[in-house]
Amino acid sequence: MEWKKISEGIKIIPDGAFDLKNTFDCGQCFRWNEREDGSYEGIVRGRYARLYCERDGIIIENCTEEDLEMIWTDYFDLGNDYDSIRREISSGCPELSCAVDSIDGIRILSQDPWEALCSFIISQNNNIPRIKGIIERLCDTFGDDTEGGKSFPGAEKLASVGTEELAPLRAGFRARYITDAARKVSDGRVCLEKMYSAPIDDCRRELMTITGVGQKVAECTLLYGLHRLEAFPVDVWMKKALATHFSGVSAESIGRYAGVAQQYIFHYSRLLEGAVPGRKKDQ
DNA sequence: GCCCAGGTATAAA
DNA sequence: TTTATACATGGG
Repeated sequence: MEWKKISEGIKIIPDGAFDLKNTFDCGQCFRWNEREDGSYEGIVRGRYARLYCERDGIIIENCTEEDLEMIWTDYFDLGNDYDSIRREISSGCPELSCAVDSIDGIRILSQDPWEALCSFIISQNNNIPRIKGIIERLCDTFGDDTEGGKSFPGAEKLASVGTEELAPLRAGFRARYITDAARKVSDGRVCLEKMYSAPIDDCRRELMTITGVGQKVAECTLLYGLHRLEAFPVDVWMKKALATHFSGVSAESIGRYAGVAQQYIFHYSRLLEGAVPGRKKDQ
């Protein structure tokens, strides 16, 4: 990965494609918003950020060399070459080539574990626009003020608030799940920090002790919040319709990048359903 | 109005 | 053990 300091901030030129829109709008995160000028704004680690695309790279505004090292290298997984990961998935599992080729420049973000857990609890039986709305109200109501908006409220904060007080979020039946997660994470019954490296099956079990966290939310937390790219075994992300479409896909064939493969499948299925703009596959 | 959404808890078979 | 249903809410 190359980068250079410019007057606006820092310009990064990653190894392999990096498309901001595809990365932020593929359903892995809920707090990045596109502005009219095509730039994206969001809040990461309690700090406002704005970025935009240029021909050969991506500009991170007001970014210092230290920010790049301490935040963005991890957050955007800049040490990984996602073109190479794509090739590995496609060659290990040719059945997935159509899905892998259906979108370009997605990177798996390394989000805050608690934010990912909480966000994907909210995501269950819900649609993306409404998920974003609930999360926005959650931050507006309980987050701390930052320069460009509100931070994502910590588990401690939400544990100290009752389920009753979550009513303004209009999260429905998920409100008590948020409370249970907040309590277990803040008092240590669930330790997210150790899940960066603990055996992944132990992590799964521990996450699923939270009410409202099943297989799917656990895998999403591990993939997006703890950057466990090997998360998401096939049987979790394959819906019935997809299972017939990708009948040749097995857990072994996608191996250590199952989570990344899943992201391509998710996009591909939305493409077939017309939920995202793009070329629809010919019959 | 109707269907459904990046699921899960709970009850019933 | 597997299968059915309720769940809160609102986007399309």
